[in-house]
Amino acid sequence: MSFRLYDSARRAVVDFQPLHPGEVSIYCCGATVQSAPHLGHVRKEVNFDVLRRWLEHSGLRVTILSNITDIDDKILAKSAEAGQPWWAHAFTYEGAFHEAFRALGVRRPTYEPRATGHVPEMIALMQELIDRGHAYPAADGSGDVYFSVLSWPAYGELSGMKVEEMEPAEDADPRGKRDPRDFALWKGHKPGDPESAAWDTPWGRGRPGWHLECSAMAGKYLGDAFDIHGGGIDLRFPHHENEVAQSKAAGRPFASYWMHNAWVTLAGEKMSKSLGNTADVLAAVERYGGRAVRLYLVGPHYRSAIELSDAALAEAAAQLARIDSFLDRAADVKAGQQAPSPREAIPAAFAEAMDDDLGTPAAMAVLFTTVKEGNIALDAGDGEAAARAHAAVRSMLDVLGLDPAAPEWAGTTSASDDLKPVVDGLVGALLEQRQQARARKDWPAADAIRDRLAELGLKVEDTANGPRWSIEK
RNA sequence: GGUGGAGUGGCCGAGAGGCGAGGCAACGGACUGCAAAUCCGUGUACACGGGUUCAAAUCCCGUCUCCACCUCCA
Repeated sequence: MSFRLYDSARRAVVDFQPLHPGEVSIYCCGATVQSAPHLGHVRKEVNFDVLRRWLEHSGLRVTILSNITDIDDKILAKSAEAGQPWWAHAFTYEGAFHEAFRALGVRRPTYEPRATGHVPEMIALMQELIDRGHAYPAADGSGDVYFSVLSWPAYGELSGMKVEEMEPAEDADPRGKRDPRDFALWKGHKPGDPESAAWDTPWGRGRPGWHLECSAMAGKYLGDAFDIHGGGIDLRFPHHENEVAQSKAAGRPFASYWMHNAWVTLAGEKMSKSLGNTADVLAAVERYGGRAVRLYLVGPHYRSAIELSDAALAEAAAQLARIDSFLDRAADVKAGQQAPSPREAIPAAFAEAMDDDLGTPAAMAVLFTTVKEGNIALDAGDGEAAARAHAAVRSMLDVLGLDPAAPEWAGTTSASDDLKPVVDGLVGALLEQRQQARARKDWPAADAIRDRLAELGLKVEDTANGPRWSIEK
């Protein structure tokens, strides 16, 4: 195993050593399904999808969990506003997240546990924490259960925050907390809350707190100790800090490595629901194509903030067009050529880059270099070299989740399969006329046909093997 | 106030002491009837001021600017 990754807890790139040889377990904080996903959410999903693909490519069996927080304050508030049951509201947006992920070629995780399905596990964890003196039911009888931050000296180990330096939360309503820095494990049912949003516990009725659910679900499916815990960098504190505290205070070793991706910015500011500067995923996909949007997200390093703009998406689309153009050109010659298997087709430099904390920028550089080499081989009529480059490019694209022939992109890359032969026949007839015009050097007639097709969004190119057409994005 | 990150050529975006990652755009050339695609070529980049070094975008000191987290947030 030569994979290295930046561990947010140790703040350094370290060698990755799985707990069980040949296997990797990953827990990745997923969506709170309160409203439509934006490009920032999707960046996280794409990043961990690439991690998963690379580890699998490296021969490891990957178990990756992405949870769904289907109950929390905002879901209750927004569903009430919309006059809809909270569970219907959550389910609607869960679907929207899935749709966005699918549009970007994200493979489904091994499992997506929902918070509401794991109340017994949460109760057990709270009991454990109470027994050990790290948690307590609120003194005001509200049904809240809090984690006692001061009872856990290691608190702050993940984020580097010092408890004594932390600004005391200006909690207008400290309720039953012993210390303002204590955080809620469980939220007691309040008058006005939907009856369906309450579960019985030994300490009263209520609902899961955000932090507790992740610890409980990670423990249930991945065990007390697992390999990688991921999420967006903004979750490092307090969410992940709290998860560590809860889990370790209950005697569970928890995650070996912490991996956080940076955000997508708009006009220099972090995209977030609270700022209201979000970018719709499906709109971007509609305009530039899912693969182009994915390329935009995958090209820069996952720990760098990326600025979103039309120019950036358009550039990604141009990069993709360059890659696809080579793939199209090479498709003709690769038939009959001996191609290496996908694994051995990966250039060593690409693998080194990916092994180094998912160095996608350097990996992309290898990809583009291979495209250029392939083009040179095609120009030189070297079919064997072209086929090798073709296989290499396909393999690298596959690791990045961008291989146009992968099932994730079925139906998104060209005209629908049913219509394709029809269109091909019609365009072919026109191109034949154009060839005849060209043969008699009737350039105006030939160009008129090409212009006409261009108006319809079809690009015509004359190649050594005759004219070929494609649909312009 | 505490903690962390960033400032690179027209643009995006890597790198982290020693021949200018890669891409997009632009300009010239080859190819083409013309294009397109492709290939070849073209850039005195590293916020600012000092310092260390044979050598600094990369290390040290100082300054400025921006962003994030400390409250729900991928």
